[in-house]
Amino acid sequence: MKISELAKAVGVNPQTLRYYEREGLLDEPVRSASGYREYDKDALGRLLFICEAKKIGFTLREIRELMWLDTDEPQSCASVQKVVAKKLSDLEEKLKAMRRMKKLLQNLHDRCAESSPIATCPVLEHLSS
Amino acid sequence: MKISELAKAVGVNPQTLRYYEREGLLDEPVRSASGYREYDKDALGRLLFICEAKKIGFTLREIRELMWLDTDEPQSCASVQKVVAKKLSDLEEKLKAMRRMKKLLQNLHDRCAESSPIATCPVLEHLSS
DNA sequence: ATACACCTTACACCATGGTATAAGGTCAAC
DNA sequence: GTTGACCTTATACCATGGTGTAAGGTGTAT
Repeated sequence: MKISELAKAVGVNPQTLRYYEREGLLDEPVRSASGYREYDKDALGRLLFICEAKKIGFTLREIRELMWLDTDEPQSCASVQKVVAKKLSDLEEKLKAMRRMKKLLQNLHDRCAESSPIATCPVLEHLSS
Repeated sequence: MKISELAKAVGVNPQTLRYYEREGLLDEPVRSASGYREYDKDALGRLLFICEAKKIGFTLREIRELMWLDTDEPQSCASVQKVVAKKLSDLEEKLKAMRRMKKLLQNLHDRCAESSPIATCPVLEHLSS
């Protein structure tokens, strides 16, 4: 796979892949005789992981931390667990905040359906309670 | 409340509050005789909302859209509902992604506990499945 | 009245996560 | 063999979401 094919496969800019490579999120792939990057399925897997992790709000730094868990040899299993546990608790906290916000927005949405005038449909009323 | 008090109350930099004001997320507060900003409880409510919304990954632009729903008079109730419904569906999608990631990380965490060598505890194995 | 902690504006600077552009090489089709 | 679509590197630029600094005013305590 050439860079544009891989990029298209996940819906990002080819430049972005080069950027991720510079930032250490993607391995340097093998090169063709003419110097073109040649990606394999593994690279696609990693890239999909990056996209997924970005969607849920991890920073590139955090994603790098997670991705290199299985390749940084000198790490102990305990340290791996520590990193993952930390990310899990971050995630759980964010999930809670999102559930709160979802409730609030649903409430707002429902009440807005009841009453015609906007004035009686405030966001902030929900907040202060 | 002066700017530093409000900022401290929610744990942000006073500069950030001025920035939010410039960006239209906070109303211009009343000023004391000497020109100091004087915030009321309402400002605290709005600011708390901003912080909460930021936590779940809304951009400042999105937050502004949500916050001004109740103050932009000429908006119809239908248009309010439209904006809120959109934010809700964004939120729902993000929640799904987060649940997927949570599962993945839990899986990784559990398997890591079983096997000592890191080599058998890969992030990517979970991904490709 | 002077020190100190705060306030004001304005402007510069920063990190993050890219995107665009320039200058050049490659490759497949016609 | 030349056109067009790709590739390469390097460098510049951008938006977002702030933070820091300078130059000056305010308010209170001693």
